[in-house]
Amino acid sequence: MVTIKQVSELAKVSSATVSRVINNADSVKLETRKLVEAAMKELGYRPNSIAQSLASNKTNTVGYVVPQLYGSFGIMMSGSEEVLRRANKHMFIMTGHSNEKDEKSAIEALLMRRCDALILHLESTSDEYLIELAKQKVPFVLVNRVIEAIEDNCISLDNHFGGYLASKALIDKGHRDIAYIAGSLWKSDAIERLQGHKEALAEANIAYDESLIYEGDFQVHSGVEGIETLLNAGKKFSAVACGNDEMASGAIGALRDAGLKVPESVSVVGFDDVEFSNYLTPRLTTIRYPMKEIGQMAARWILNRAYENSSMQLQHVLSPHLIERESVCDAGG
Amino acid sequence: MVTIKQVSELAKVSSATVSRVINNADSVKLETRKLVEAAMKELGYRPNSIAQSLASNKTNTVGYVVPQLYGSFGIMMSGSEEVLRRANKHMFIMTGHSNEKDEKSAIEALLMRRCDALILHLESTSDEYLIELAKQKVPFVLVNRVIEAIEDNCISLDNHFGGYLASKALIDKGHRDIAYIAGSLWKSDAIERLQGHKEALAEANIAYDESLIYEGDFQVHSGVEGIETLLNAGKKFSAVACGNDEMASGAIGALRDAGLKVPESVSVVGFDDVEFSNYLTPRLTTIRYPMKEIGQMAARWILNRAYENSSMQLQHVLSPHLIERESVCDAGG
DNA sequence: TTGAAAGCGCTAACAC
DNA sequence: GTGTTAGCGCTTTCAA
Repeated sequence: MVTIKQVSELAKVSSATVSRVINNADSVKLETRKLVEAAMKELGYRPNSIAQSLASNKTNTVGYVVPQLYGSFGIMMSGSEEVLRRANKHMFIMTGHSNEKDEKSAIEALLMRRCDALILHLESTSDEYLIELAKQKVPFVLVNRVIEAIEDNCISLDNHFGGYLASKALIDKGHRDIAYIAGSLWKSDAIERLQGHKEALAEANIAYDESLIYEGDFQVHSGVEGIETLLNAGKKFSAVACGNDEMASGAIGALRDAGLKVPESVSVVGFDDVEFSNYLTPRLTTIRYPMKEIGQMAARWILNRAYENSSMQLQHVLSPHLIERESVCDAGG
Repeated sequence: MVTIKQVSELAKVSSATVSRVINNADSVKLETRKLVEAAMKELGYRPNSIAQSLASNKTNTVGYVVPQLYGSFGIMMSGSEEVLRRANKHMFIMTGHSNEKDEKSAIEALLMRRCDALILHLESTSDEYLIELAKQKVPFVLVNRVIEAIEDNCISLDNHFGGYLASKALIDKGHRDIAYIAGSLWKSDAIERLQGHKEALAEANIAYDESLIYEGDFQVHSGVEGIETLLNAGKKFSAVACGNDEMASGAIGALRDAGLKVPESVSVVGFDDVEFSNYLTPRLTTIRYPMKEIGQMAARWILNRAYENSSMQLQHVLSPHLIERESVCDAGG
């Protein structure tokens, strides 16, 4: 590997000057700069960013912990990547595998690499740990989660509003007997979405009927179980709102198996708008989770806090919105 | 940030000794080690891996260029990540956005960071550039692509065999009038898959009928166009093989719109086995692209070539296999 | 506008 | 087993 020293010798200048042209310092005479650039080109010089980082004490990279490298969170990462790239920052991505040990070791590794800042998409790390982390000097933003003590570090979705929107879409079509298949109710997003549902009912003066609620676990299978349970219990409903698209997909299948047409007999709304929701039959009406926007917002936060780019407009809670497709129709067919 | 020096002072040893315990050198007396570890803990010491890399001339990280951070390639990355992580290596992921400029600048950035090796999933970079790159000292493996001149660096899928398997699955069910919706035929994988199709026909003594072939572009819409075109031309066929799942999904929709039942009237096979193929109605029978395995293999290659771990079994061309679901049935219903 | 030189935090001989 | 010391390739004062 050719070094700055070799370049400086070829160009007959000091290595400090070479460094200056590398970093586009203004104070280099055009003539000198040309000389140096020629030398760099001739030698095929490539600055060693490891050495740059060590000397300058900044890496120009932000660490990103994601639960998995596949799945819909990729969109969020790409949102971040897009805005960081525009600012000439790079992302060092590590996976947390939804378990505390890996999440912590990922954070640890990123700190060792002296990332300038972190974007954390965690699922198992405790609030305490993060509150502690916030006391250290490395800025980080928490994505998809809110911890009140460090609220400013959090970027999240308004799940309550999303739940409200989903049920309201049904109500607006005249539905009044609405079943609800919830996600795991020990998870805050599942709870909030359900509360949104209740709010929509209340607003429309529809009595809340607990027996129309089924607690699933966000997996496809619990969607089918939900429908089967409700049907076996003899419940009447013309629509079902689901805590996410996976369960909605299960619900649609179960409804079809039970001889009920979607949406003519029963309307179905999902939540998240993951890729396959557009491939279901019927194409799923759902609530769009603004993945990309959240990723972008996280990156903006970083640019703002860690790289003092104050031109960034920040927003901590993002709103979902309704995507109307084919799985909902007027009550009564 | 606390440094090795501070630790060494607290522990009353030299920084060399601290370095030895960090790196688990055997030659440290247990007693000394304890002392050092206590000091590290007390100070909350975290080794600076930037400095480690500079001094040792290795980063323990492999650069990974992926077309996008979302979509099915995530599975491939996670395959690589899994095996690298087990070897205590990290991945620095960058995106190429399927265009030459970004791909090259991603590679460049990874080289500047002195990655020990690279895994390249490229879509636009020329063979020449890569052949040139191979002459430099940084080992890299090309994923999903084969360049004869540097064949050893390539890990790819046997697309021909996949195409063969897909059509054979149809033939085995008694189909003889088989339409084919191909991907963009300037892409090698599309060509190879089509050739596999032809081979299956030949093997079964079915005359190849060019008019049963439609050239799509790997997008959903070209699947529907393919079916419409074939139907409008009055073609008869009891089955359709598609160059990928997206087109298969389009085809199924178009068939349904035309009043044809899948699979009773027309069977459909896809290719890739992407996530949504399992959510289609009917669930798609398809050829499984071994994403994860390819990613794992790439990582093994790296471990073998860049980190001299010779225990790795290498394989350059991986085989797809048939996933039987619900979109194919016997000819004649 | 440029050069000299002191680090950045660590590793790796080499010596003891 | 442990310490000394010279770098690793760059940035960044400080002078000139």
